[in-house]
Amino acid sequence: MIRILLADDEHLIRGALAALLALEDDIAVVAEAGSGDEALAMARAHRPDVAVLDLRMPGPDGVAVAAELRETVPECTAMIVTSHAGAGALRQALAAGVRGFVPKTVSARQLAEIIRTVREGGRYVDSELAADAIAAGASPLNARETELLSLAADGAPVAEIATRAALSPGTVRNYLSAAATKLGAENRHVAARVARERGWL
Amino acid sequence: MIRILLADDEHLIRGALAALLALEDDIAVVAEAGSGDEALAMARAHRPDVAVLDLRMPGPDGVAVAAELRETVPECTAMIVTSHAGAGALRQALAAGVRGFVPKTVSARQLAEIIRTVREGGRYVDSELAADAIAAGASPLNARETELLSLAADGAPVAEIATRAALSPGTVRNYLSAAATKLGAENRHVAARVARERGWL
DNA sequence: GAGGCCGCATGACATCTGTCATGCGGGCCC
DNA sequence: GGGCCCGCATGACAGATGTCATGCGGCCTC
Repeated sequence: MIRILLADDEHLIRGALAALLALEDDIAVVAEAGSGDEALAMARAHRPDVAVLDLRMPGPDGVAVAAELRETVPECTAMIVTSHAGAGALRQALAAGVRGFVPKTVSARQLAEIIRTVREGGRYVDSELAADAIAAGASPLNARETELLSLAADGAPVAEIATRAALSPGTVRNYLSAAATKLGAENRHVAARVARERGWL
Repeated sequence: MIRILLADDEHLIRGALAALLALEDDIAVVAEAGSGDEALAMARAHRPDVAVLDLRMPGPDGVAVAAELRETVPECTAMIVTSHAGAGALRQALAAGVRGFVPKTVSARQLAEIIRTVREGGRYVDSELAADAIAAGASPLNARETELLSLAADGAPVAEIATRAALSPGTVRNYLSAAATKLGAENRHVAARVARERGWL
C-alpha cells in the first residue's frame, strides 16, 4: 500500500484527487494539506511514501517543499502536479530532487500509474514539458550574468542592482549587456523575460 | 434541470467537476470542452444554460469565450472558475459580462450553489478577490496612458511603442512618464508591472 | 617567472529614457 | 467672436543605459 500526502490549495481539486486516488487498491491518501507549511507539517507527522505537491501554494511552493522534504523526511518521494508550468519550473523542480512532474491535464488513472512508478524509484516527466526544456537547452549565461539578470527582472534601475550585488554600476551594465546579447534581446528587460520563460533564472 | 457546459483543459479537474456536479439533482453536464475553441463550438451545438469556464485555456481564454458567448448564445450565462487569479482578471471578466467568478478553492457543493444563483440571474464574486479589486480601486490612468503602458509591458523600447501607436517618441515618453508618476514607479517597466497586478491594463 | 586566460572594474561615447516647458487645436461658456 | 480650459503633441535637456575598448590583478600552465 502506497501512503500519499496530497498538497494543493484548491479544495475542489484536492478533494477530487483524493476521491479518485482512493479508487486505486494500492494507494491510500493519509494526509492532505492546503499550503506549503501545512504540507511540511503533515509530512513530518505522517511520513508518507509519496508527496503529491501542487506547484503554486500559499507559503512555500511545491519545489521549496520538495527540497525541504529531502532533508527532513528523506524516505518520502516528492512529485509535482501543476496547472500551467513552463520549462523553468520543471528545471527547478528536478534540481530540487523531485521525481515526477506532471501537468493537471493527465487523467486520474495515469496519475496513479505515475505515483507507482515514482514509488518504485523511477522518474516521470511530462513529455511535452520535457521537450520544451530540451528545446530551450542549457543556459548560455554564466553565474554572474544569471544573478544580475534575476536582480534586474523586476525592472529595477542599474544603480539599485549594483548596490544589491555589491558591484560597480559599470560592471553591472557590462554583464547585463553581455546577457542581453547572448539572448538576442534588445535590452535587459526583455532579456530577463526571455531568460525566465526558458527557465534560466 | 440546469444544463451545464464545462470547459477546462485539465482533464483531471474537468472530470472531477463533472462527477461532483452530477451528484446534484438539478444539474446536468451536457457538454465538456478542453479548449476555448471547443467551448465555443460546444456552446453553439448544445446551447447550455450555464457555461463554467476555466480562465486559462488553449486558444481563447475564459473571458474571451464569455464575451463571444454573449453574442452568439445570449441565453447562456457565463461564469469563470480559475486557479490563481488576481483583481485584474476579475475586472476584465466582469466587463465581458461574466456573472460568476470563483477560485478553485471552493468546494463542489458551493460551486453547485453558485451555479444555481447565477442561473437565476444573480451574480457571485469571490469575496477575497472582490476585496482585492476594491482595494486596488479604479485606474488612475487615462485611455492613452493605459494603451501605451500595455504596449510597454513586454519591455519594448520607446521607439517601437511609438511606431505601433503611430505617435512621436516624445509623446510616448510623456504619457509613460505620467503613468509612472501616477503609479509611484521609477520607470515604465515597474509601472507596467504594478498596473498589471492591479488589473489596470 | 613568462605568458596567457578570466573575472572584475573603469572610462568614453552614442543612444535611450524621463522630465519639463511649451505649442496647437477643439470644445465650452459668456 | 473672444476668452478660457483641456487633451494631445512636440522639442530641449539632463540623467540613465548600452556598447566598446582598455586596464588591473589573480590564477593556471608551461
